[in-house]
Amino acid sequence: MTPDDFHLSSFLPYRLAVLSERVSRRLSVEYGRTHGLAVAEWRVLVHLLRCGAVSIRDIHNCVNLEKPRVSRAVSRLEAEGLVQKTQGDGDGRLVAISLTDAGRTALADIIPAATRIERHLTDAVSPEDLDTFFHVMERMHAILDADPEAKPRTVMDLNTNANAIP
Amino acid sequence: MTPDDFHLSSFLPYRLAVLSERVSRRLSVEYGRTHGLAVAEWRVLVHLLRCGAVSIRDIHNCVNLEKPRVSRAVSRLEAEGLVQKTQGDGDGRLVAISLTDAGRTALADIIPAATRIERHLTDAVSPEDLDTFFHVMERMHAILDADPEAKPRTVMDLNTNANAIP
DNA sequence: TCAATATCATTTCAAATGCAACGAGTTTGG
DNA sequence: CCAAACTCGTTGCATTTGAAATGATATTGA
Repeated sequence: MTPDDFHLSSFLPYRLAVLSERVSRRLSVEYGRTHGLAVAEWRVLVHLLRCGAVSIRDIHNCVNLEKPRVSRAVSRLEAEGLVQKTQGDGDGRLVAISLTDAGRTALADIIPAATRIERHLTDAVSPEDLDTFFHVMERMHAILDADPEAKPRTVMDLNTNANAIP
Repeated sequence: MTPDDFHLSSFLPYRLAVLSERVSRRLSVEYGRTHGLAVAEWRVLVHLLRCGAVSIRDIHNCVNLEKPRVSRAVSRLEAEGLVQKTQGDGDGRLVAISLTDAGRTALADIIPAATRIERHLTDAVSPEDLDTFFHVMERMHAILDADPEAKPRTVMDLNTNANAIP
């Protein structure tokens, strides 16, 4: 109603965007410098580590990336030998994407560094506060879930490789 | 060390990115549909409301956008008549950017809607939990402030129009 | 004073992005 | 059985993007 004292710096969406971008960038410095990866490639690799041979569509559903972006990220990863595409026996449309040994090696190198960065951030906060933090995030997701104007939430990769391609 | 049980869905940077993007998109649906604005334009407008006639550089410093992006956002806003560029009396390089009446009118329309969306999200959380939430965000910023690999934090627009162009 | 350096806004250019469309393959229903 | 409808992955295309270069103006320092 009184837009005069509307502060961008205290506006929740802005604050989220600023922190998120700062954290993401700090992380991408890590895997960018060491392995030339971008955020899309990083997410694909991590997803494959947990879910084995899966389709483009499955990755798209699990890592919050548009389908063309996944497709192109996979192409780049394949060109660098971190990932391989194989034709699944069943559905001829599906492309089974899986890690190569080089991909696993890269992850074994990056994941500890990524975890270190994450812990560096979370160690500054008490466990209770961190719990509350994630609880609040979850509540906001729930609100958006009930909002028809909001984009539906991505299926998380918590459930194991249920969509693996044989 | 044991990267086998590394979950993207429980990884802080990923979770932040997913929530942030979802919230931002929900918001941009609002000002996008009603006024054809994108996030950069929205931020510029809000900054101008508080800080009067300021330079591109100042906006860049305050709203977490790269300089070329600010420059282009201002051009679009000027083309739509929401903003005006005037040559400051002093430094000939500076361009003084300020809201037009139409710009103020647009903000008077958008800000209540934006505030409503924000409140919709925060109302689902107890005030104490919300305090903790922002406290945790601030702690993480502080950690990044001390990290030479992280991008320096943007000067917030909390301090009033100290950089106004006469 | 005036050359060297710095700052400001814009522009250039190559890469990334997202939507929509496409071709290939599969499922469905009559 | 087969045509319509659907799903999969990719690609075309227009737009956006950010880093670096540019041109214009200011400041510095010898």
